[in-house]
Amino acid sequence: MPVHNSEIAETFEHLADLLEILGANTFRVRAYRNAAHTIRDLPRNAAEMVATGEDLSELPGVGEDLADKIAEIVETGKLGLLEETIQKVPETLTQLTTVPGIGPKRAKALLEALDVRSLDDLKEAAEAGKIAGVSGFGEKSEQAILHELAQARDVERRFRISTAEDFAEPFLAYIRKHNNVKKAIIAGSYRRRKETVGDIDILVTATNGKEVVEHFVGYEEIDQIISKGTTRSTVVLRSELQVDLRVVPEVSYGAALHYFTGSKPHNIQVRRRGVERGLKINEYGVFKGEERIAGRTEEEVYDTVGLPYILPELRESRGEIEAAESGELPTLIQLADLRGDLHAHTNESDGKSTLKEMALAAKELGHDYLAVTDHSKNARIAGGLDERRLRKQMEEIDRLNEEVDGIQILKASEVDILDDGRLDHPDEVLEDLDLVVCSIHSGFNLSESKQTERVLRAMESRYFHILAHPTGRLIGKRKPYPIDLEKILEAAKERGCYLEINSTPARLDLDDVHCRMAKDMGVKIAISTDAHSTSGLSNLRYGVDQARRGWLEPDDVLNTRSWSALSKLLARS
DNA sequence: GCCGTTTTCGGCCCGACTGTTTTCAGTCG
Repeated sequence: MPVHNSEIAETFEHLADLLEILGANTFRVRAYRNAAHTIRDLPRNAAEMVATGEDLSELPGVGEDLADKIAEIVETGKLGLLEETIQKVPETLTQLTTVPGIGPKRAKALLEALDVRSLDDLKEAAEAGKIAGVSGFGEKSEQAILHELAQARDVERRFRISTAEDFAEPFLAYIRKHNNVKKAIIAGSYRRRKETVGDIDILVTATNGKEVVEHFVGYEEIDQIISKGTTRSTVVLRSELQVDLRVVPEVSYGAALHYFTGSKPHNIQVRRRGVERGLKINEYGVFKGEERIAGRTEEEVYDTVGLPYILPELRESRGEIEAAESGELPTLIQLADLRGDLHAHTNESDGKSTLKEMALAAKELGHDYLAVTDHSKNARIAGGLDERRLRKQMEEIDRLNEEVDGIQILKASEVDILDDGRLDHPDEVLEDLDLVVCSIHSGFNLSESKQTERVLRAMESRYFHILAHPTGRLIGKRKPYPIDLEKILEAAKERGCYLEINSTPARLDLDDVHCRMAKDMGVKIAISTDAHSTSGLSNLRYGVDQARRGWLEPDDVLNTRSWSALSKLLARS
């Protein structure tokens, strides 16, 4: 059973959590977390690197010791040090640190004073009134713990970016109404356009922080006020979305925006460059001794550490600092670069809108072309089209293209990849289509090797153009099915096939890391909506966000091209 | 445990808020 990067990362994270509780050197703990971050985002399979004898200590944050530990995990499926550590501290003790207000120190204190080993133990102790007696805790702490436990709030809950937008944008508009507020912007992972966000970070510039905080906590959607000071505050909305506010003076805007946008590892890298140059960088500015030398804009902050401006989507500590230093930052794709949409449904299968409605809506968005890709017959629940109905739709598209100017409708299909890797339409139909989008809608529980083989076989068809939603995941609902994307990408490169970023906010499939992998391997990507109604066509921006996080440039994306240029690229021998 | 144009030891990003404390540790972002 091959070990995945995420498993190695989780092993290190788990060990870091336990070591932290044991009071280990914080820098040692951080080293495990840094390595976990590196491995998690690695655009290669660490297990394969071990197998081929590559030197993992070349990786950032991975030295001799951790390289050996990675090899141990890959070869044995476990880590001896983690097993030993679990002997010293209950494995479930880390559950306690998921309760807001309880960190590693207090978790350990509770273990030692009351033998609290799990969330259940914690609840019992709190209800029995034993917590308040523990040194460092008091009446308020006990009440706070009881309150948190009663909330049963899923602390790990993350919101899809589109959902977060629905709650965050009205709140931001409310904040802007206060006449003391000059600038107000949402920073954090939201600004980095991450596919999910854990909370919302709002940055405000104002002369009187206290007034702004008062206004902030007066928002009608607030369920709970966690903290409230003169420059910062944290609340939880009724939607369970946590929102942090930070108020800084105007001269600190750039430094605060940089600090508050993150990511944390990116910030640490930037600050370290500051330290190397004798500078201190915090949310108020860049300081040389007592003197503020920069901080009004983010550009200024980067400039003081010898870097050009780095776009928020790139700030994940995935090599962007090094790329910036050597002048090799990508020119990221923008929504306006896209000239059409290559995946959309009509009411002929499971869409809501008619062919003509979809065509007119795409034209309205400024598209030059729209591929109509209704399902094939295997997708019965989705009302998939058999050959006869598809032929009929193709004729309708011909008629529509005569009738409507300013948009070209492409004859296409989203063809099921059957369990054995065959495509769900005969070649005689496929050869008459402008575009063939292929995807998996059944048999999610095949083994990784079988699933991979299935797609590789499908790609042998000369009519196979684009692999849609390549991992089948639904964010927060369904994990990706096991599939070896590195092999798929190799085959795609070899055979002239392409992969999709599905822009549906619940999918965003490929994800950012695999987009980057595709780019590095020279496989171009289609950014498509998979719209099932006219309104779904405007989801393209979420796909663009994901593409930008994957470092994609206009040339890396299929549908930045005119249809005549794109059709040449699609022609296979 | 990592790392190096202040290198093989001695550093390692930085500050606000809370609660339990009498000056600060713990937590969080």
